Amino acid sequence: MVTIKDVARMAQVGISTVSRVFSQHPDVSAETKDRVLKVAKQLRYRPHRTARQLVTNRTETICFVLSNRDIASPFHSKILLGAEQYARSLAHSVIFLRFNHSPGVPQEELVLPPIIWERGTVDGLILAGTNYPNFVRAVKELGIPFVLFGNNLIGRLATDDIDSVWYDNQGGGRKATEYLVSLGHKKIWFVGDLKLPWYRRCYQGYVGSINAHGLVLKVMEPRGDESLFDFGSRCAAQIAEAGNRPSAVVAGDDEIALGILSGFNASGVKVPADVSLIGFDDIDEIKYLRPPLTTIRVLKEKVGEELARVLFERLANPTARPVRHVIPAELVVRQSTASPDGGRQ
Amino acid sequence: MVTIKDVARMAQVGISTVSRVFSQHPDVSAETKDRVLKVAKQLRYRPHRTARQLVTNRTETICFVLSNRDIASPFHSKILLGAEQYARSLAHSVIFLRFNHSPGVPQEELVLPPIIWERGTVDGLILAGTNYPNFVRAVKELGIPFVLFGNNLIGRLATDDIDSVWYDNQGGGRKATEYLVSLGHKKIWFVGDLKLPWYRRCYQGYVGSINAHGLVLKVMEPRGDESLFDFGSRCAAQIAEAGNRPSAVVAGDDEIALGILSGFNASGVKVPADVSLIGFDDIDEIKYLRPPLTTIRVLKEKVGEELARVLFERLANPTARPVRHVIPAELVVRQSTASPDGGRQ
DNA sequence: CTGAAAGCGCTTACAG
DNA sequence: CTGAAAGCGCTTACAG
Repeated sequence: MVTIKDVARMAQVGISTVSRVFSQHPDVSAETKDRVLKVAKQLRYRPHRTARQLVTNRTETICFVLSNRDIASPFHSKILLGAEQYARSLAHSVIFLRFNHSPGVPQEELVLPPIIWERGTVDGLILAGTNYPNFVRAVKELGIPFVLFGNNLIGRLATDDIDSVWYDNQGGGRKATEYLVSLGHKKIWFVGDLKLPWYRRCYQGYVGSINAHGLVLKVMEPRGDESLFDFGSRCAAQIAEAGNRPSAVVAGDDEIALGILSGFNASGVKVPADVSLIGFDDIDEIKYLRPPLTTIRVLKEKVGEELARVLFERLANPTARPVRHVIPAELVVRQSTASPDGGRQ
Repeated sequence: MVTIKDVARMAQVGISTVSRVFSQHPDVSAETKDRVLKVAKQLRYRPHRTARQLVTNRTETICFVLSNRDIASPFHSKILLGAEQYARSLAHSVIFLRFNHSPGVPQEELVLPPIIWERGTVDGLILAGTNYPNFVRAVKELGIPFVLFGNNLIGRLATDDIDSVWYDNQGGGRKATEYLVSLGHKKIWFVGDLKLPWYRRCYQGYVGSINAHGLVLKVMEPRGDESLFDFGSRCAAQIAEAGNRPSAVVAGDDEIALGILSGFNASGVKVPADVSLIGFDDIDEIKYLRPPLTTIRVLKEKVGEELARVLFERLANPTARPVRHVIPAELVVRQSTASPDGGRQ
């Protein structure tokens, strides 16, 4: 194992000089630098990162924490990709860590993973996935810089004294509803789980738009622990049988919309001829459907990038005021929406 | 910043003792251990990982390298999840790193990312994504333990002296074809890009099965740089117009199958009534299609788990013979396949 | 521009 | 069972 000492000896310089050469320090003569580099190459010297980290007290590594997601989530893997890309552009690495915690455990009793709890592992954290206040508070208590992906936070937690990045759930719900109204729809229902904050915010957007136009609210909620897809299918079946059927449905997310579409198909309800349908997220699955689903697009890579950007700003400026960054959600019109008279728009 | 020294002083022991307590060393009296632990807690002592790493020369971290994949790949993110899960069960962390390299760059000129090139960053590597021989050789040259995800390797490289994990492309192609034959199909075409090894292996399975049953081979290949989906659509259109239409199609992967299905829909060809269709990979998108696609399932999380397992075995036993682990691919029958007479099977 | 020396926070023989 | 000491491979004032 060749170290800085070996290079120094062979190049006939002190180890400080070798160190300066490798850390791009300007105060090294071109001549010396050349010689050191040549010797280093010849010796196949490779700097030891751990040793550097111990002195500088910087790991140049951040940790992407995915909380409480056991299954592969394409949504969150795109957030990870965005974060990794940004971190890499700043010569930082990303440790990917899954961490499950239940909301019921008191904050003091929460056993944090070593990567977070030990010092000198990472410079900061991105908290993604579904997080609960006990965990977020425990992290805050540690004093390690972090940024929270806000949308999937469940529970009561003041977020004004922490850095957070959100996509605009409420604005998305509003845009979806406004678009349906603009097509001429008067009876627009909402399908989602109001117990979960991200659906609730989307619902608030829906409510705002419905009220602004003097229309009537109607929401369908899940029962028991049915899957999102089954929830959607069941709602579709009910809607198909309903006497005063809506002409349009806003689904809380694309998975629910997938279930609704499947349920409508099974019941012979045509989308969009009989009922218009609009989803939320823009997951890849919905592009290949017939009809391709109109939805609210969340720029997932952008969310990841912003999470990383906010974290690095925090690292650069520990005393700055906490920020709350909201990324707009945009309408993507495909073919599951039409005017209520049946004419495609 | 409280260190081991502070704990030692306050607990009135030497730092060795504190170290032993935290590294679960057995030779510490229960009494001393209690006292140290109490003091540590009181002082909110958190061990410094970097310092430990410098001495032990172990980072307890592995790196998941995703080569040449710019877009979010659900396939590879599941492999990452499997690897992370296994690593975590062994108290190791996973650094996620994307690395793009072109096959044309000579091995010596390849600039490796610092995480790989520097010492003391990770104990070993998982090479996933699309890799080329120059990169794999450069990594091998470094002497860092690694395991290669074999299927997406492109180019000439002897893999018998390196650890690798594969899923059974060829067996999958064979199973798909055998199943169609068992349904009574006589005219079965293959759609895929034979320039890429993973399609080629699948094709070889197809060929084996076709030949064994004395049937006739027919393959359709992409032209130019059309996307997989467009490639599939185009082939479907051609098949729809063909005089002697096949009764079944084996697609090189699900994305191509998605295109084929879309093309058939556009041309009025019914699946499976007119033509049976079978894909490869079992990506999430195909479950919600009508008809849901019969496919060859690749257990992606399992691939990730095996990659990690093989790597950890290498770390534990550096001199063992290289292994080549192949994971079977299994048939998943859904509704895009039927007997050629049109009756669902 | 350069080098000797101190020090980062641990682990680990070694001696007791 | 316990502690003093050496050492892991670097960086960084400090002095020249």
